[in-house]
Amino acid sequence: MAVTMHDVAQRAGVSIKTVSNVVNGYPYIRPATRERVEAAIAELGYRVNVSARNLRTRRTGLVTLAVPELSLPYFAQLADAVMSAADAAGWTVLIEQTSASRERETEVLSGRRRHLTDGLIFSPLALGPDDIDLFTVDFPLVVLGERVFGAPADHVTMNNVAAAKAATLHLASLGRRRIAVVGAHAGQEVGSAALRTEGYRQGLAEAGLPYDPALVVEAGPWHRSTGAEAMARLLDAGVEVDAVFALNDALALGALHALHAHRVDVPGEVALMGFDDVDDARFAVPALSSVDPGRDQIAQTAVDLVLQRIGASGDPAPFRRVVPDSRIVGRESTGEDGSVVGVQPGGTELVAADLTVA
Amino acid sequence: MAVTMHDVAQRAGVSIKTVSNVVNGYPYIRPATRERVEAAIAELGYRVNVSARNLRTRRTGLVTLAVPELSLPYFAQLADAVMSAADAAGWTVLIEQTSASRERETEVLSGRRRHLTDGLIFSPLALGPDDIDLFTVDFPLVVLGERVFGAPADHVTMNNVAAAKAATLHLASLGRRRIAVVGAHAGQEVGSAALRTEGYRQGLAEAGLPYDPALVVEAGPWHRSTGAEAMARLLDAGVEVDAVFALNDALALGALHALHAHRVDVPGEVALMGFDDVDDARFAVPALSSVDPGRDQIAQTAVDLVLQRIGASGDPAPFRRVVPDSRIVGRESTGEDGSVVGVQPGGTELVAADLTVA
DNA sequence: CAACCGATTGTGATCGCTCACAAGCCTGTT
DNA sequence: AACAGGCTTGTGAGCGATCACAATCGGTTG
Repeated sequence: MAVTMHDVAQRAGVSIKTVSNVVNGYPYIRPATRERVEAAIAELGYRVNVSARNLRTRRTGLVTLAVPELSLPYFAQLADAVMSAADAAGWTVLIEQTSASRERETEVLSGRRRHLTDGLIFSPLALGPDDIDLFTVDFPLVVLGERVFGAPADHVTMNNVAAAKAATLHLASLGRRRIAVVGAHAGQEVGSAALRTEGYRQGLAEAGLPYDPALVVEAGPWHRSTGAEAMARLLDAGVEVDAVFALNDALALGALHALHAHRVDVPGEVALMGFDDVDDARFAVPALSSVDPGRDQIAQTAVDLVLQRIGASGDPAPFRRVVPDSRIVGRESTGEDGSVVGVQPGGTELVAADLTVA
Repeated sequence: MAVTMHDVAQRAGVSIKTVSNVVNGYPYIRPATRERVEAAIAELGYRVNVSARNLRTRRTGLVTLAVPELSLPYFAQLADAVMSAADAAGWTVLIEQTSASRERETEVLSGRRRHLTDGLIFSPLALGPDDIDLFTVDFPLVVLGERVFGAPADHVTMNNVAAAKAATLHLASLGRRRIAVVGAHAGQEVGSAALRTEGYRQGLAEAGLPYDPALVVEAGPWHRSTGAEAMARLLDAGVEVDAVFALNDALALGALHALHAHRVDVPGEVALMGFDDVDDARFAVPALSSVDPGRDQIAQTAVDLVLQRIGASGDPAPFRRVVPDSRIVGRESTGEDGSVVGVQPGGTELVAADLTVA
């Protein structure tokens, strides 16, 4: 049987409560007593029983991070950043993969594992605005991404439109005139695809370039394979192109693959820009220019927000919507040297909390 | 206050124990009773309190997976595979990142989070054979990788020597005569680097090629950046080379970057082969040939082993050492088309369990 | 016909910890 | 000298579930 507080207390000649006080860093303990208890703990190799503590305190010390897939570099890196931020605050992260399926995403909000943790940082990909009712929950929730706006929860999102616009303008400023976009989702009005495509249109407009539907290429799921296919389609169609804005880096890397297969020189013939600035971008061949959406800041903010909610009592604080700064990083694929060539500022806004009232 | 079993019992007009029986699938319950209880559960929205159950049963239903970094694609994909396997068995995975630091890796074996879960699947990168005492633990442990052999624990490892030898022979079979290896760790006798380098030497020998130290390039941590640097060093030194065997895919992708920067054609002038077969390999430019070490099988086996240990009682079972089959996948970077060009069989062996006796 | 057996349900203790509360102790103040 | 008030430690009651054990209910069995 494992060592308990009772054993430690006995050995140190104090009450169980004093051991608890020592373990939990209660300040009013005579130094001599504390030392005696600590010695007993060390001698017996005592470790607090987390289950018992959780039962009593109604806290688990865990926060769930739900993402589509860890094998997508963006989410792997986001998970890394979230874990680091939580760690620094003494919390532990439980990662859930949803495979971007409606069923799994719904389960994350109400399934059997929901009660394993004290809060949820959730990046939905399958659920959308029609499912907003599912987001009315009675636990601390922070929503990430651009699928669901207006949910009664804190929300950390990207500067999508402004960043995409800036990226497009940047390509134009390099003298490109036929700028294609890869990864559009026709007919959709929400989500990253819609927002970034909108930014692209705004960018074209501001640069005084015409909007040509032939330059807008669909790509359903944003994977390398779909990026490669989309790019190949564009090239095979014989459309004139001198730049490509891929709506994320996976698409961009796939597109790069297809450009290479078609013997198209990057950036000589076609300049290429991605979005997300995953680590891979820096080491692609050629190194990929991209939009850094402020991933670390997103992670840190999400952790801060969820921990604040968990720690909060009394009146519900207003829901916050936070947008980190984003940056454009120009690398070889646009004929640049890896420096930041533009910053789009983010910001924070508050939304009344009483949306939660049923 | 949350709904408890007591509330459900009252509502259904049964004892608390009967509710427990229903929740846990105990078979001897009259169907009518079961229905009444289930109805009460549904009406009240009851959910079992995991903390209370954990306290009583001394089980958490969680297993830790400790890896160096999720942002390394190999480990992200391993984590994905482990979570899927655990999920299928009704278990939940808690991921820990060690950053490959000795301190964090030691913590994984004995730190504050150890007691959060029922078992550990651990892929050490900083700890080595000298630390084997740390692996004598009193909880279910499965070791992954090639840093620590002979620990009193189950062990899933790769077919390193055989696979590296086969990869080298494969390059030779394509007519390459000056095969460099990137990622060696001089002086080390354990770990992936040593084993794969040994396989490389065996491959050279069997192909009848001379071993030339000038073709063995060091690269400390196996990242893209170090791979790129190592490759650049080799090229700048003017050593004659017509093939490169990078000891993992990250190194290979970095090397590819450097080859591109030096305007060396792949596979025309230099053929390139990696190790790990991460998703990135397939979409690199050109697509990267690699050794698939059987990642999914590793994950599934690790989960099976740790769950067996957790479920086991009584006599300790002998420790098992499992090696999945590995495969060589030839893609563009060796002038091939993406098919499997070789299989190296693995196997299982048993080690007496009484090594644990103190 | 009484003992007996398996199916079904209930009882009471307990897992290890923290919480609210209380009590003792010491200091300085009036 | 009495007392307020802050430090320091202890007491007893649960948190919500499961476990070992026991009790009940029918129907069998010898």
